[in-house]
Amino acid sequence: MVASLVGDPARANMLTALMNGRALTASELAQEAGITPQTASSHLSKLEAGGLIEPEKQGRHRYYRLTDPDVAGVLEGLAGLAARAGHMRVRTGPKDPALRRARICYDHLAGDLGVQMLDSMRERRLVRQKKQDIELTAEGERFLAKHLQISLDMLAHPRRPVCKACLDWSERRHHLAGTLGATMMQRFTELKWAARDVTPGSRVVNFTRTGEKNFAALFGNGGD
Amino acid sequence: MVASLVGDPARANMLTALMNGRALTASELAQEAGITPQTASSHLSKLEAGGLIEPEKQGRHRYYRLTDPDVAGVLEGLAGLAARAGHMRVRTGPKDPALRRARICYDHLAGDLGVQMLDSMRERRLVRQKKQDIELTAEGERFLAKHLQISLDMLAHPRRPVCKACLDWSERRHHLAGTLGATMMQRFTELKWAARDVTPGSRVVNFTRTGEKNFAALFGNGGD
DNA sequence: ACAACGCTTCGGTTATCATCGAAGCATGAA
DNA sequence: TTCATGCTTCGATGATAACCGAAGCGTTGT
Repeated sequence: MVASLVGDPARANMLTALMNGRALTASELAQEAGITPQTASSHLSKLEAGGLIEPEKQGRHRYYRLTDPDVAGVLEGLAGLAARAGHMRVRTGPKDPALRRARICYDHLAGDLGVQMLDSMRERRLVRQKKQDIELTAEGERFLAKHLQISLDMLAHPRRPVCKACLDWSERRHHLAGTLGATMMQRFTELKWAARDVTPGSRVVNFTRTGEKNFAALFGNGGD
Repeated sequence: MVASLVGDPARANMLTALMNGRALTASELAQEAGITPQTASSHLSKLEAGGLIEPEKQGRHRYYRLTDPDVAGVLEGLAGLAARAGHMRVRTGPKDPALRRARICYDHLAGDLGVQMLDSMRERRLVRQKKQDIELTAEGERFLAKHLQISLDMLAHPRRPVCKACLDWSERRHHLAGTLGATMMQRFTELKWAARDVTPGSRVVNFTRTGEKNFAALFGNGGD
């Protein structure tokens, strides 16, 4: 039964930690639940077998996310029922201050805006994503040429995929990496839409006023 | 946590047995779950404390129902999640053949049509129901006078409430009892809309063709 | 009044499962 | 290669809770 999976306190803590749609590593989920990694591993495999979460291997880490918005919906309903008969549990917000919004991940855009950009591109069918692999559609090709003056031959590069999904530590959701991700970030800089922070070593990306506006026009979110 | 309540197999069986909106006695729920009454009692008090079910005392029985359509919704969602990862449990339909539809409960109408009638009256604000108590509204008074030629003075009767909710064993939902319930049933008989079955001892109520049509016109269901 | 019935409460037994220590396997870095 | 890290598997321990028998309580019917 799937309800018994959610019933366990440790597993419930893990699931609520995943409720915001981000992915977390097994260790982090263990810490969220206040249990050791061994115990967490057992719980995670059960949750995966129950179809509530999906794993994604990245390096030697193992990220987990909720398989589906439906799962989040049921969990939310469950929390709603719990709310009116007793006390509900509250989730503390994240702790990072500024660079959640936009930063450099190697050479491409990460953070809130990076995730938002890929979300928007996926929703508009500019790209098609299957797990880790992202491919550019015909519409996407036209979009890039028209709005950002990026052509396909600019993207040709040996030994590096054009598109790639990258999972980063702040949003824990995918953003666009690969040659395309790097090229788009470079274009943003050239257009003076954004610039890396001046302080050495900082990975923060500052968007200009017009840059923010133009970015929103292209990849504006419909609420997230 | 509310999920742990649903997590237990015995309790899950009880809840799914209640999913159709009908109320069941503690003993029947015990049999549904395949446990003894003692164990069932423990489970039921926990479910009640969790706000998932509501009790209703009737004689020496104790009927339980889901507190809310929301509860049923969450349960349904839970079952949906379980359906795609594993096998879901199916619920066998009821076993009664004919008199589920309409029968005499003491002196008033019970069964499917009885429940449907009260539902319709409640929905049209002809009556207002608070738990067990039902009171006739002004619209209800006009409705009875116009369509069934029933006036309030016909209902006056010492030591018997005008309206009362009665829970019967086939539909396990409320139907209308009290003086009004009896008077309406009597009126149906006078109008040749319905008649008690001829076989002695039978409680079946047979509706005539025109009776069925007129009844549907007054209390037609909008899907239940 | 007494008996039958439905349900609850009280103890004690049993089983399931969460939990952690230690060892085993991967992947990435030096 | 060798080491470190992240995660999993194995085995044993422990606590939570489901379960039932027996007794108690309230209601209904005779």
